[in-house]
Amino acid sequence: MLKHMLDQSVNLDRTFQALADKSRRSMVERLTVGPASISQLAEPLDMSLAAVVQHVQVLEACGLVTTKKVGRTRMCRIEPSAMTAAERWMADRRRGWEDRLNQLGDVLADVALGEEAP
Amino acid sequence: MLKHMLDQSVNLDRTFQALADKSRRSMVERLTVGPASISQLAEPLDMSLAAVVQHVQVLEACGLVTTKKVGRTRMCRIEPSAMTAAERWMADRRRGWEDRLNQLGDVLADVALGEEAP
DNA sequence: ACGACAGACAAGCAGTTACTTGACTGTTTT
DNA sequence: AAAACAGTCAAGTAACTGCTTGTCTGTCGT
Repeated sequence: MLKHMLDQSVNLDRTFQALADKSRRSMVERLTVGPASISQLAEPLDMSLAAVVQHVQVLEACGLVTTKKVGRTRMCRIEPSAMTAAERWMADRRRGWEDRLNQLGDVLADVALGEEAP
Repeated sequence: MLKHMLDQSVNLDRTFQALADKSRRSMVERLTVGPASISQLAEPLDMSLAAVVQHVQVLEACGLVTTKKVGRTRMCRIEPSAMTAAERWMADRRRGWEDRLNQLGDVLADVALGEEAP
């Protein structure tokens, strides 16, 4: 249950990292429409097939995409659930400040440190 | 309005990249409670002050954090609005498949490709 | 069976990231 | 004024990224 939190953190690392790339995001967008092969993903992307495969591997490593070989093509599809951890982390932070004493905390800190004025 | 979309993309890159690091995420979590100085951020983190400064710079570059020097200390606080772009991107993708023809699309693709069965 | 296709695998490479240390600059404290 | 404090800046480094090319393995159409 402690290990769980570490794994969780590692997975957030991987998910955010995966999404921190325009090409990878565009693949996810493409897959939102429906499953696609590696070469279909590659088509609009101006890079080698091998590069696309590597990107897909990154997306697989964080669980955002699952693949399955069918004949000589590899079909890829998104795994919606893989994004919830990242979404939740963001939502939690947002609640953390929007709800709570953030305005209050800021004001107090500003006063205490003499915000803008001598 | 075309350039806008590119900037947007670059900013998503930076935001996701910023969040793809446990130390940086923990700083954001800490700042959710309220503003903090560099050394306060550094305290639980087992790395040099200089390293923490560099992390803060990354968070500043994507707008997630703003800082202001007060005397010899630099106070940091979160900028809630900076996360909305990333949140929206995820929410949009989620809608993209959950709502729409995803189940349908998957089923059709499976049938067309002979899912699991010869 | 043959060549073309879709991808797999490995090595290599330029650029970036996440640190470090050490010397330096302002700011408080005493 | 001197010492301690909170950062700052510049190099340097080891590991990681995002590609490439070339070779090799299966699969499909003919």
